[in-house]
Amino acid sequence: MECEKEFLLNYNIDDYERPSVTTDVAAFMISTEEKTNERKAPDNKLRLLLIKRGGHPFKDKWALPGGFLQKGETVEECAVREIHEETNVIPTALISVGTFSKPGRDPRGWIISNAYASIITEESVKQIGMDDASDAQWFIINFGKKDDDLYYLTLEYDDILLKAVLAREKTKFRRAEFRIIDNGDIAFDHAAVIAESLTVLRQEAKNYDMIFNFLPEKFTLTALQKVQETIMDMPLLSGNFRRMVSSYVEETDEYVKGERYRPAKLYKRKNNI
Amino acid sequence: MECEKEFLLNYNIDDYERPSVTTDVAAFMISTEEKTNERKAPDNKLRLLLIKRGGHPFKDKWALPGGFLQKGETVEECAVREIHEETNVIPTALISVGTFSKPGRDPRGWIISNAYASIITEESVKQIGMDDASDAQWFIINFGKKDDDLYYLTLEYDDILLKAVLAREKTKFRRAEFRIIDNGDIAFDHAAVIAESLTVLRQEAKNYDMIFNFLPEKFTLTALQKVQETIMDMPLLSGNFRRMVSSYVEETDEYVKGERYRPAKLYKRKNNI
DNA sequence: CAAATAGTGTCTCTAAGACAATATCAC
DNA sequence: GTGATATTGTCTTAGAGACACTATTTG
Repeated sequence: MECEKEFLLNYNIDDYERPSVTTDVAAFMISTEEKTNERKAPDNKLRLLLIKRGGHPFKDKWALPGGFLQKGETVEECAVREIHEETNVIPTALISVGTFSKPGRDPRGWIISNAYASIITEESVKQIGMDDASDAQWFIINFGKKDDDLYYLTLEYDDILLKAVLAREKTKFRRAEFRIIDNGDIAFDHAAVIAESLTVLRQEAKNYDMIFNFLPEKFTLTALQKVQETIMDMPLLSGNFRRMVSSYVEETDEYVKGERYRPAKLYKRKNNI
Repeated sequence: MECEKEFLLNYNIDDYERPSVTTDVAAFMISTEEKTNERKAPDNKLRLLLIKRGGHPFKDKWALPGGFLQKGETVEECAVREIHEETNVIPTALISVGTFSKPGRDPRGWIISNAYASIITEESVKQIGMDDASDAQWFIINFGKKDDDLYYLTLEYDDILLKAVLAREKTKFRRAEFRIIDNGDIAFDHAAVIAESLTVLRQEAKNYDMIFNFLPEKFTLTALQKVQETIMDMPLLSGNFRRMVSSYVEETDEYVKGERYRPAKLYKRKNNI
């Protein structure tokens, strides 16, 4: 009987209705903010790229960049292509987040999405330049669990403030997933996709292997530590952080000069690990 | 321009060619083998469910169970449905492995697959009963890296022996993926899907959270340890293993009687963790 | 000098690996 | 008793967190 089923599937493949397949990409960047105090080092912010939708559904709402899978490309290639189309930049990292396929998640019809988190360096974004009037903007992202066990996601750019509320629930098979309580005017189910993406990003950051993608080839250990602190949203002790990443980096003989304080040595990522 | 693009996509969605979407499921089970020595405890084997294909392509080759996503279900539900159709059993765990979308991976056309690893208890398989003549069989799986840095996958059932060879390669974005060198007569790209699934399974097993799914509600710590050892393909020291899992389990007041040696206490999984 | 960041060393505690020792059954 | 598994305890070591201390710059 299984043979029959397979046989039929093989030869009547075009008779079956097929879903549209998209990728949604949470592109993260860490920005260096303006100094508030001339003597202090600048602050860092984790930022997420959102696109203002030009058409229905969710017209004028903000959404993750993404688009339909094209024939001849992998879903990873599709994700990179979408980010490149929006930003003119190739991301330095691409991390699989998961498949979103719940019926009804997209009012346009049967559409399943492969979600990815990606990383873009501040350096490359600055080279392109940010247009304040563009429909693509880098929102400051804040995300975490509060005392009420709910997760609060805020995305901030200029005077735009999006605030979503989510619950983390155990589904079948003891897997946890985010359920949107308030989408905070974020399009589709993207509040959940963003929450899941940042959760994956934070999980990966624990291995230190991925944080280098936020920085240029040469960097100071303090800058690297700030990346880690900004992603994880927690302070770290510099002595411990340096010990932890020591096996991942190698020294260069260059220094960052011109600051008010002791020059910092520049490091490179070690490849053979 | 982006607005226009989105707009067009919204309203001409049916004009775009869409891929077929399938799930492939690597269903794992741990079997208790016949005692070779009357005084020794029985051996355990990790087994994987394969289906002999009844039609082209890959007719008469062995493949992972799987099938096309149907409207109104999630990809997870599709995976569970496919396993249930093949085995008449609902798995106790379902773990996402990734999306396989490389063009040409399926000779039938543009087909992308969501791969899952799933776990089925030996108990439930025995209740259904295994038919030796069926086109669905549980193969003993062996997988690991040899000295030549290549990965060897062998699947064994009765006098059927499938031997695949794979390389683990860094792709773009520093991700590692398996490349099939010799598919060993396994259908499609399933040798790579199986390798990736077992890699994910072993990674997950390190957290102890998932290994309970191989056993019934009540189990001995020795049985649990054997599950871990069988998945990871390495011996463990019982004292250390017991310490490690102690926070995940709680005692019952029942014992396993009737063996030749000291009765073992039965444990239950602790839920509130 | 002060004030900031850059970088090093050390103490402690815990978790994990190795392994010894004891307990309890059937025969 | 023997021979197997079941269970507990202890020694050691590696790694991570906390924190003190030194170094180097500009003004």
